[in-house]
Parts: sequence; C-alpha cells; structure tokens
Amino acid sequence: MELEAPDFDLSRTLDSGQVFHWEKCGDGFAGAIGPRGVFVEQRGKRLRFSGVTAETITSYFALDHQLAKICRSFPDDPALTAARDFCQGLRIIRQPRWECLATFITSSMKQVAHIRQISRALRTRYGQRHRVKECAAPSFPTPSRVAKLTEPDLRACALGYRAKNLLATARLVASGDADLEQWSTLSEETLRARLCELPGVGAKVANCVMLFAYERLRAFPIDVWIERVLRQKYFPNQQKVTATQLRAFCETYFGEHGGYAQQYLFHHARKGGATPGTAAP
DNA sequence: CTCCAGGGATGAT
DNA sequence: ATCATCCATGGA
Repeated sequence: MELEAPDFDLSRTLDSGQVFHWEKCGDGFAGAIGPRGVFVEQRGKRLRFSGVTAETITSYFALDHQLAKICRSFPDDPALTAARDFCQGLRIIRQPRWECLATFITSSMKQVAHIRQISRALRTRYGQRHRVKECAAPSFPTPSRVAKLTEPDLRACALGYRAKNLLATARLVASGDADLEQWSTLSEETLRARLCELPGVGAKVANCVMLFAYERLRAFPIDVWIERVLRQKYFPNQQKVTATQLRAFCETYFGEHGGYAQQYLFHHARKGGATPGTAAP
C-alpha cells in the first residue's frame, strides 16, 4: 500500500534515538508496530508499506502533526535554528506505551547502539517472530511474557543491573497495578509522578515515555547530550548552573512543543558532526 | 587498552 | 534539597 507523507523523513526519524528496533531492509526498514510485523520505505513524498493499515502508519509516524506550525512555535535562537535546519522531516512518533517504557528502562547509561542491541535481543528471544521482505521483524514481548522471565534471563540479554528494574516494572504492568493505557487520561504532573513510581524510572526516562508514547509534546528529557548543549549554547562559560536551573529554563523557554525542540537539539548534537567536549569554533 | 553512554537508587552532606 | 557513589556492559 501507499500513502502521502509530505514533510516527513523516515530514515532520519528512525535514526534519531527515540525508537530502537527498526532495521534496514532492502530500500526500506523492517520493524514492528505493536504486535504486527511491518515493512516501510520512503519514495519521495510517498510511503510504501505493508503489514498494517494506512491509519496505523499515519498514527505511528505522527503524519498528522503539523510540523511547520510546531517548528514556528520554537523560540528564535541560533542553536535551535541550526538544529531545525538539520532535522527537517523528523517527527516525534507515537510508540506503544509498554515497549517504549520497557526500552527506556534498559537505556540507562547505554549508548544508542547498545540500546538497539538489547531491544533486538529481547525481541528475538521473547517476542513474536515476524518476517517481512525476507527480513526479521519481531514484536516486543508483552508485559506478561516479560513478567514470567527471571532476572538471569534478562541479564543474558545484556541488561546488567537494569534487569531487576525491567522485571519488577513488567510485573506491575502485567498485574494491572500499573495501568499504562488508563494513565493516558492523567494530567502531565500526575502522569510523570505515576511513571516515576515504577522501578528504574526517574525524571529522564519518564519524560522520554511521556514524549514518545503519551504524546506529551512539552516533556523535555535531559540526558548527557542535551545537558551539554544547554550549557554550551544557552549558558556559555557560566559555571555553577545547577540541574534545577536547567530544568526550570527548559520548562519555560522552549514552550508548548519543547519536546520537539529537545529532540532536534539532541539529534543535531549527536549526528551533526560537532565532537562532544570540544568547543564550537 | 581507556573512556563513556538518551540514569536511577541510595546514602552522605 | 543538592552532591557523590555505585551499579553492568560493550561500542567507539
């Protein structure tokens, strides 16, 4: 099937560190959306896909987001202007709640490449097998599937100390004590508080899950990359800027689509060529 | 080899 | 409330 997808860059979106399981397959990508195996490839302004309906593709890749309007809502500063130029067509996608939460629990102190490896191990061992265009596209294991595993099972997927947290959170979700779907109706503050009660979830992971799975486009995750960007671009050569000050700045400065601004700054910093640690010329 | 990563939990100031 | 330390693993 095909679909119009103007103002969208598929490979850039899938390589921006918000989702970790899509893999190159021929001229496109193989992956899963929830329980279904999916192939998707971009041809100019059109998206060619199989495995799910056009409605699912539109929702997952957030093709209904008014990207131009979102970008216009950004504050006008050099760092953000450069990031926006670099990130054209990058969208914040709508991920299934559980797999987004689980994946970001495994992300702590890990590089993107390794998070991808963990996601692949969990999907290959414990997910449902799918095959699209001769490529594997396993789904992420359900909460109840993970809940029945043991800590050594998860450590065998290279989770290290994160294994205990993922297991405990899976059991809370599987039992219904943590109802991720029902939480979608909560206010921003309450949702963040609920997420932070889960083992292995702090402010950073909670904000990632809010942004990538609950469509809270204001949520502003601060990781080591973003912290570096903020200090370098928005607080140049000022020492003693506390984490609390940075957080307060982000809440007010970047506005209602702060999460988009954050993602653009993150992707630009990570892929834009500037070496981390070295000052800009 | 060393360095560091889309951090969180815990205990000490 | 803020700061320091430890946690486990492998890519770069």
